[in-house]
Amino acid sequence: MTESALTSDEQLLTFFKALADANRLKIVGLLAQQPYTVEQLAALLNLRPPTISHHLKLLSEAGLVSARAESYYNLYKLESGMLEQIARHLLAQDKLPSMAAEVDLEAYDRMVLRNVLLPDGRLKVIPAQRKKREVVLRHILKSFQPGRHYTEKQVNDILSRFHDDTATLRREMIVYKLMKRSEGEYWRTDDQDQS
Amino acid sequence: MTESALTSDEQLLTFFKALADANRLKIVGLLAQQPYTVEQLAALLNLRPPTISHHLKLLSEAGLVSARAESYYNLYKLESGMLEQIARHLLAQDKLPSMAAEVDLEAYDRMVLRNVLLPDGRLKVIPAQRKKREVVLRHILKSFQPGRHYTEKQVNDILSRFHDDTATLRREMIVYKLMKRSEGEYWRTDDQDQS
DNA sequence: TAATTATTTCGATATTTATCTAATTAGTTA
DNA sequence: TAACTAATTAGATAAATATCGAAATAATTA
Repeated sequence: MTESALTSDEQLLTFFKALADANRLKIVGLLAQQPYTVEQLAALLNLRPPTISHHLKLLSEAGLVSARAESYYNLYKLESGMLEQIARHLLAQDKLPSMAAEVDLEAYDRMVLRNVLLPDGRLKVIPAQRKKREVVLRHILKSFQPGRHYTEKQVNDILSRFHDDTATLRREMIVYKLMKRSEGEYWRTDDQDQS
Repeated sequence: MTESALTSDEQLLTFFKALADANRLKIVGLLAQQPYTVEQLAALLNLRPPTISHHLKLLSEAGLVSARAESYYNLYKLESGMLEQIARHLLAQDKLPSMAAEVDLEAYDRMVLRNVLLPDGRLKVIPAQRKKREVVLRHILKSFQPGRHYTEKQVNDILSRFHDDTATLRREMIVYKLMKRSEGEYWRTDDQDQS
């Protein structure tokens, strides 16, 4: 099992929520010095014991504190191991993208295409905005086979299935570096790995 | 200026609050891969642009993201330096206690004494609970001079100003290791540095 | 066993905040 | 300059949550 599996996304959220409160930060600061009972923490922070219990429950669920019974009392102490684990996780930059693991990265492209494509697959317009024009061009690019070379006439035939202004589409394919041209022939810049 | 001054308590709270939300964690995960515009993030997370603006504002105030204008767009990117700084701060265990810097550490003792002392300074009772008994004993201890040796009679005289059961108080001073006894003489365990 | 005590749970309340729509602002294109 | 577009701000609402007092629980002492 890898270390990244030790720190799941929910765990990370629980951790940050646990520390996203001024009084809970103070509790952590106090427990970093010595263990305390609920009653002591209540007196130190000027809060009622039930409120402290509530805070300690959240910190405990995040794995940040633990309690042991001592005569009358529940003595809480800091679990600095969890703090360390999370801190190291944040320092490992390659672990950050996983926080967006469940995000559908193509939702934006789909939204753009939904807005600009007619039911028959032709373009209502060629979007003026850079980001959206790029999405449309990448969509059209899929109609060209990777590796294969096309004549300008063949290119125009394919582009005309999307919009009458084939000159603009053809030129923009070059500008956006999606296709290359040499000696009157066109081909995709990427030889494979297109989605 | 020390490093701890770079990361104040309010900054820490702002940081944790900024990350204490599932969608904001996803935004950080996405921006860790590449910059995005508000509109793109809105499409990817299935939220409206004003909501994304709101989240980015909090992240920005925490120093976690920054924006640069690019033609039509505001392109946001991750400021991984801040993430690193905070993570290192959390790893430096000696920096944790400062989160409780503004807490009055003697509030608990005062509460105990307020509950157990009569107006004339005598004890209503000798508390049975360990934590409270200790507070009372440390309070009484202040009536003895550090370094000086006392006969049992002198000890009793001082203790009797607090409670008639001088035998219990005298014994507990030893049990709690606040005083030592040898050859019929008593003295404070700590030679100085008592509060 | 009865009384006492620290802690937790329950239920209620007030504050905070995530989200949306509508309106405004800032900046770009034609 | 006029029209358009992305982003932000303003205002409203619903959900989350910090806090408290009262009641219940668990554990200790007398």
